[in-house]
Amino acid sequence: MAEFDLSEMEERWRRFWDEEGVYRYDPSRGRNETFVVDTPPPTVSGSLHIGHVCSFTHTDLMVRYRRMRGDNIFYPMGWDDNGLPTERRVQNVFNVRCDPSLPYEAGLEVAFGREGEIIAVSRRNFIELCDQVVSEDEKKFKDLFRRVGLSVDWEQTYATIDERSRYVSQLSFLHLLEKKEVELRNAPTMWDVGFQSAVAQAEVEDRDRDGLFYRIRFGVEEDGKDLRSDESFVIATTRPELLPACIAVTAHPQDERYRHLIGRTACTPLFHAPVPIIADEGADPTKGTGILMICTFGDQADVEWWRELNVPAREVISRDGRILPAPWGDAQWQSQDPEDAARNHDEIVGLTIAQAQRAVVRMLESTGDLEGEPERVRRPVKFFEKGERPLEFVVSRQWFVPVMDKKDKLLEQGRRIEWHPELFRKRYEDWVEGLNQDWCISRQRYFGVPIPVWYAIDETGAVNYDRLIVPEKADLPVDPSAETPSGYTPEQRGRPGGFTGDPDIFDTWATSALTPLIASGWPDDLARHEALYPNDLRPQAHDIIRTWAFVTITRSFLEDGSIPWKHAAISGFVLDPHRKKMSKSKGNVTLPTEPLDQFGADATRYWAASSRLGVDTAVDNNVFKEGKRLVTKIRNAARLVRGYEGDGGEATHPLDNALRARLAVAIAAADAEWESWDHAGALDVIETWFWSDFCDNYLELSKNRAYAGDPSALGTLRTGLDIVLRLFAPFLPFITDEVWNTPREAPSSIHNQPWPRPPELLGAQDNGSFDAAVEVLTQVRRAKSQAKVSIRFPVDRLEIEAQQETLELLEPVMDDVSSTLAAESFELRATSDGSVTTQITLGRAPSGK
RNA sequence: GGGGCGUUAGCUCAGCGGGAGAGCGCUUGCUCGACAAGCAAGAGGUCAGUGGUUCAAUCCCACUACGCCCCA
Repeated sequence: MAEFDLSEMEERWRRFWDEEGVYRYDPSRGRNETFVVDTPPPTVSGSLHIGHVCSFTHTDLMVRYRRMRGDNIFYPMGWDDNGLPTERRVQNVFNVRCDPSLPYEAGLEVAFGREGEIIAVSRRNFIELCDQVVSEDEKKFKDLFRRVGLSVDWEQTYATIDERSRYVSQLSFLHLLEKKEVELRNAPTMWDVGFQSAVAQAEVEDRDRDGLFYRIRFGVEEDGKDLRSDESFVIATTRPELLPACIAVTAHPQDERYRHLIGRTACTPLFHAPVPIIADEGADPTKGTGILMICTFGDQADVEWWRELNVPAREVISRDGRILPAPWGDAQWQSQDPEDAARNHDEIVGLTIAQAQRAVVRMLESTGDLEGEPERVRRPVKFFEKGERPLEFVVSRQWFVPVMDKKDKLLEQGRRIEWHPELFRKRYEDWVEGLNQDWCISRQRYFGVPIPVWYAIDETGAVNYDRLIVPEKADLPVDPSAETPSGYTPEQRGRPGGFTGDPDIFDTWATSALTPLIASGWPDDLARHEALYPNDLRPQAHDIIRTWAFVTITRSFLEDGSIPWKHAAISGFVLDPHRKKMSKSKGNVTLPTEPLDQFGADATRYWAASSRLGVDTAVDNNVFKEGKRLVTKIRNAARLVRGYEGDGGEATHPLDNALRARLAVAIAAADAEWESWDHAGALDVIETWFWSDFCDNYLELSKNRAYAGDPSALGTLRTGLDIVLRLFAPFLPFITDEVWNTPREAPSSIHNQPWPRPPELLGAQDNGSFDAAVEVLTQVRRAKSQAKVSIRFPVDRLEIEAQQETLELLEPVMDDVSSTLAAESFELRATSDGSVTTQITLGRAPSGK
């Protein structure tokens, strides 16, 4: 037959669905009949990959099933345009950098793909460029999702940078502020020296790096004498450049080697700083020499020791990752030889961390304080996930949401949610239990939701961070760097007695955490909010359990103690055909358009539907092909069924009843799979019934009667087709709507039809005749195949031996059986043997053969 | 180092206490009044290994090996 134009058909249905509002949310229906999805807003400044297609399809499958079950569907789409990925993309495509000190230039035009020198633009210009890029990306994303056939209500869209998201994000922050669930702290924070921004624990990853373990000799102070005594010990460290920031030395209290030192004072080499020697169980006796230096700050453990010691931090690393000067000899920088300390410190000021490390090592070598050759070690180093240089801990003023004191509550919230599959609850719990710092939500970036506070400037011109100026809720969203708080004039910005705006923005996750509230109309449209919240379903991939799932659960809990959704459905990753991770550098990426172009949307969805929740899936052309094959099969089967003429009627024939009964069983089995969130299982059940029972056997057995216009056969064929189309509709929305509407003058989408229920097949009984008939079919087909003749080759005589009960089932259906097998005559013989055996006498080949 | 998941036909995967399965690939045959993107038939597996529980184990338990993921 002629090649069917899939893309024409797909586009025709997409338009129809849009025009008819097939997927529109109905706000007049109540919460308990509404199924609400908290759609993952994809990061628009990347590209959608095949994994998105897979995971979004998983969501759409469940949505379409629930819609046909009668639920009012709320399926919005969000775009995550906020944040660093967009900034980076804008920098690259326009070749610009943001310089917040520059004034806004109205009407500035920068060409897309501009080359040449980098130009600096104001923050407002930069944000305009971000908006430009984002709107183009959103269009591309929407086109792709529509191609895949997602049944999103496109009137329910939001972007994490749009006005409503900024409003919700800022309002929620003010709520947290009122409840004291968010705090401004001037404290050591994980800091990316490349991006020069704070980062949160969720954005950090360990990367193995080679390093050197240096052994450095420390002196021990004796009787308050200034000079180093003969007594000494050796610490081991991978970060000798932090030596000037050393504030203490610690060993395990049970470690006999150092017990005699505890409580005394050590003296650092090069800087001659007296530091306490303390006992702490956190010191690992098996690591290095068992005694180590505590610096401000090498890692999180240092931060905690520093807090316990309650001494000022010695800050030696700047925000751009260079060594800061230090006033050796001052109160916080005590030294037994301030001049030598200052001299040594001068050697490293302004150097990068790596340069400073080499310089300190050289100096230690020359003073003889370095013991032996450094040991090579490979150890995990913390990086910002998007960063290229190791993280530092830098003291800065940041906004934190305290979570360390709420672990138990957050675990409890996780237990109130149903996770699919269940094992991902454990992932969430592991993350919560492993939290080691509060959630830092402020970022030193440009494109994002501004933190909605100003600070008063006192009469001396210093910013008073204790005097917050908070906007009126009615004024939200605000940009404190451009707008003036009430009670002040714009001229007072930055002046003594005036104000200054918080220059920072929220972490993207701080806004993404609110997607259920952004979509629900909270808190102004309470009727809508109550009809939509808590949501039913949060679909997402497992990689963002520690980020998106965690922050959403946290924010909902902090807002009103609620859980954001009842179910979390977690998709696996999509791997290349060899089960390797896809990456641009490996060149093994499958673009979503490849299967869509080659096999069509339904086939692409078939592939996605074949993978279960939580299970990683390989891209497999065979599965796309299988999907396309199924699409074709459905069209062909429908053509046969629709081609029969005559009126359908009640099922009176045993085979028709049996077929209907078997369909009822398949529906029940598919429902059971759906209810256990196994779309792949449901697809398998439906496909098997369709291909095997319906096509291979029933369509053949019923042909004789159907061509003769038997109402029982015609009714069953049409009911069977209509039902199986509905069963397939969530998986294959295009072809099923096409076939569903083929004979109809006024199209009406299958996707608004009710899900088939067994009552449609009420009274149908499978008395076993179908299985008996198929057994005969199979045996005769085998015999013909072995005789190497056509399946329609005439049979003169068909002899069947079986138990009397089986013969009684067969007899009433033998007209269908023998016509299917082209048997001229048949004979049934009773045996006591339980098995069925058949024998055929082949006739003559039809004329012309 | 801690935690989780997996190992079933050449490939991709179902099954999870009594019968070893699907699709693709392969072999053979078949243009039969929907479909050759099809139909029919067939070959192909000590269900990773070793112990244990059980009348019975691919399935439950323990250990081992290999692979993957999360966290440190």
